[in-house]
Amino acid sequence: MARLIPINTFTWELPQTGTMRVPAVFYGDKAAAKALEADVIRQLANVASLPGVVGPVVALPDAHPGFGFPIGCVAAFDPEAGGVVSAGGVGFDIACGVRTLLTDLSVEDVAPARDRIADALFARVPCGVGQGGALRLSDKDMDRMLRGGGAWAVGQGYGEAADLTRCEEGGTMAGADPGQVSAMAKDRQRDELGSLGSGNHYLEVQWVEDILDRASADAYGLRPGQVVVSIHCGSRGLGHQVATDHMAAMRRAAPGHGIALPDPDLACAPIASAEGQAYLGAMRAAVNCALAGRQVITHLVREVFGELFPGCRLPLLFDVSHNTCKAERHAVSGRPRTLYVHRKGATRAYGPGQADLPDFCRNVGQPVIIGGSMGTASYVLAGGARAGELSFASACHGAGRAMGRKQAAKSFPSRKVLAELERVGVVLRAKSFKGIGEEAPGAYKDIDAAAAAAQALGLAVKTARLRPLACIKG
DNA sequence: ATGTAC
Repeated sequence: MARLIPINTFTWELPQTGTMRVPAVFYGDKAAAKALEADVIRQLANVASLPGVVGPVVALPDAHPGFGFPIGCVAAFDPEAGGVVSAGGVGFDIACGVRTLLTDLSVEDVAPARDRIADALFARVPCGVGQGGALRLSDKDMDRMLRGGGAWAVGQGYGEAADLTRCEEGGTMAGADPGQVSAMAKDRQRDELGSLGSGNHYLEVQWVEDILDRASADAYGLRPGQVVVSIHCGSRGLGHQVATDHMAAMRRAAPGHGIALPDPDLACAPIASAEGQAYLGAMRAAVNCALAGRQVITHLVREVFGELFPGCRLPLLFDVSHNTCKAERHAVSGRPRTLYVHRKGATRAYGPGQADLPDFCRNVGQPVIIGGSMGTASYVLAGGARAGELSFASACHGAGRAMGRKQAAKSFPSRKVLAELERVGVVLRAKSFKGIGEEAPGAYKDIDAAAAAAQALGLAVKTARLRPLACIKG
């Protein structure tokens, strides 16, 4: 088994050996490096062996084993060097992500009402496995939604035009091809749009416990004691089915492309190939599905807050996706190139001065939202000055699981987790009782350490630390 | 993550 070599306090290299075409790197503190699962190291070596990979393959502080690729992984491929796109490199929950809404309410106003708020949100926002969503789409509307994403949702009356400037891609991922999304994928989504889902997805009412960087906090409109609302969800059944369908197609086509897969879960296809283009068109449609879904939920949250706090406005701070593949310009050996950057459990973290950022954050870097587990802290950070050179402009996305769901359910009985949340003053409403144990804070790695490592490396600057008041889960 | 399982 290959081993990590310490480079500096927060950088660990997996040197290029065997079939690896490039080295891999892990960014994190010593405790995280020691705790890094052998499976992650094996998966990094596999990813670094794929055709057209541009080094290094990056594992972020919250990395843990995933399907083929680790979660918390960034891998870039050069289409002009035989580079590939991999469905496993994006993951099953395509464009799973987080958006944070601001309020003009303070924690003192909201804390006493948190039970009422939690009940109202739980009643209004559909969540849970297989739960129907807020609307049902015809075939025509389905294709329009898959092409238009957040912009489509705003056009349907869910949210406001200003929301779109606060989303990556302006709320619409270009290049979506609904024709590459199977009938089964569309069927699974038919009445699921605007639902939260289950697992680690949540809707959380939070407050700003601490401002850690004045410049970015001012640019983002964050202040101490302020109440915010974060929505964490993805592309539901549609994204899952897109991943399933195209993984199978890529696996079948791999031998024809002369690709020997180190692991069948790494199924991939050359970017220019029919299978590669088909997946990219379908994946982009799934990104739009996730953006539309978060936009619909945003509208529902605003309705609830408008009823409980008349006159209250909830402008969108920003929306980030954690599971994507995007064509971006990056310097390779000093030369700008277009690379297909896979981020799986990783957030884009464009730093200060990046030309394609919206006005409000161009000077300080884009908001990087790191979602915690229920009952623990979350962070807003700003894209860092060194992210471009170190991590293809990426930062970590959360705490990262420390153990699988089965082990978590065994280690943390739901009853005890509920009691502990009550003790720290967090109201929880969950569809699945069993899920509470699986999602116990103890099943996750240390989010403070992940944020600190990201800051120490210059991947991102900590803007604000958030604490939960109420959490809605599937 | 997921109509929790080819």
